[in-house]
Amino acid sequence: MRIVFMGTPEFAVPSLEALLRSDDHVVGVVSQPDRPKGRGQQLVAPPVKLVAERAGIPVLQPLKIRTPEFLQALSSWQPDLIAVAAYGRILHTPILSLPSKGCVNVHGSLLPKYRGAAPIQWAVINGETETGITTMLMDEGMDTGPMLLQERLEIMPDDTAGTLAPRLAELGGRLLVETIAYLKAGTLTPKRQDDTQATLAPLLKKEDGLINWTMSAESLANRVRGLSPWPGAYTFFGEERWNVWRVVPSKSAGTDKPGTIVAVDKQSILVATGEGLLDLQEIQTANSKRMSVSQFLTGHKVTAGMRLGYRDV
RNA sequence: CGCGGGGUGGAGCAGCCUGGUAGCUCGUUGGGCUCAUAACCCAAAGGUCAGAGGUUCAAAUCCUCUCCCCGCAA
Repeated sequence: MRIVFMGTPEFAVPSLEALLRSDDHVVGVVSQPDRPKGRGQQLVAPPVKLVAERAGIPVLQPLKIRTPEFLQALSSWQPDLIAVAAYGRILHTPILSLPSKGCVNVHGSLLPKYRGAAPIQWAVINGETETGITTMLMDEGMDTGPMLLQERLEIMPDDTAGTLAPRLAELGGRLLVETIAYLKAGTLTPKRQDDTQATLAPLLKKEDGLINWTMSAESLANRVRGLSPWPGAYTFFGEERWNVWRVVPSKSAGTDKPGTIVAVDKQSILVATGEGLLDLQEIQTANSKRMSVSQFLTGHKVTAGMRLGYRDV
């Protein structure tokens, strides 16, 4: 079968690689354009593009996909099926209807839960203990199409979005190949999503990382995990910004105002939240690397009573 | 040339503006105290101040260039 693969970030790479190992023929890859990234604002190619080029597969990186030119290019590859994993754009009908076997999407959640751009992060943020991969036939909605295969994956207590994503990505690759095999065999019955059970996992923004200390310690801990490594949870210590990478919630009740540092010892900084205390374990200040709080404290003065979360203390 | 910060014994930092004896909190090692200790007390080791060039009687400190790291922004 002739397959066109559409995907962009690291998450999509195992899917493409799984297809490359399969019996089917990946005839072309579509990825987002190279974007300026990093400090020097250098153009950086998306991971999927790099893998495709190494495999000697033609790559398209259209700025806009709703153009006759792109549709023309796509149809010239004569795909029987388009496989999509975290491409980053919504596909419209002219594309969706192009391949005879349709467009199959690999989504990082147990649909209909967590439809949208950041399913992995939101599952962790909400403290889920399991998530998974769903393959589906795409329609014009945001992850609303009929489901094909689904497999569950446990979220470990110390998982972050960053540690969970590679496992899901691998599972996604495996499930994609299985899905295509079943589709070819014609033994798969697409299953409608129960829209009443649907939840959304919208794209995260940098501002979503700002810690709201009035939340419970438990919720904040999940948030820190879900936002790691991007966009990262952060707060303010006076004018100084702290990225917060690892925390441990404790149930101890406190009467201090949320954001107040209630205790500092050699290895930890205990902060009052809306409910319970949060023990900061790994932080990062501007200009320096992540470090354990014990390391941080050897060179910085932090004492109980100081406040976090406000620029003007 | 997107903006900005940084590189100082093993770790984290101060000192730099206003050149002139290498400092702080830890760690390490040895000793002491203690029923005991990750606690406390005493002592010691450990640094060509990222690298190169320049200014100067004198450079961690001022100037130029190079390398590496980080935050913002994307």
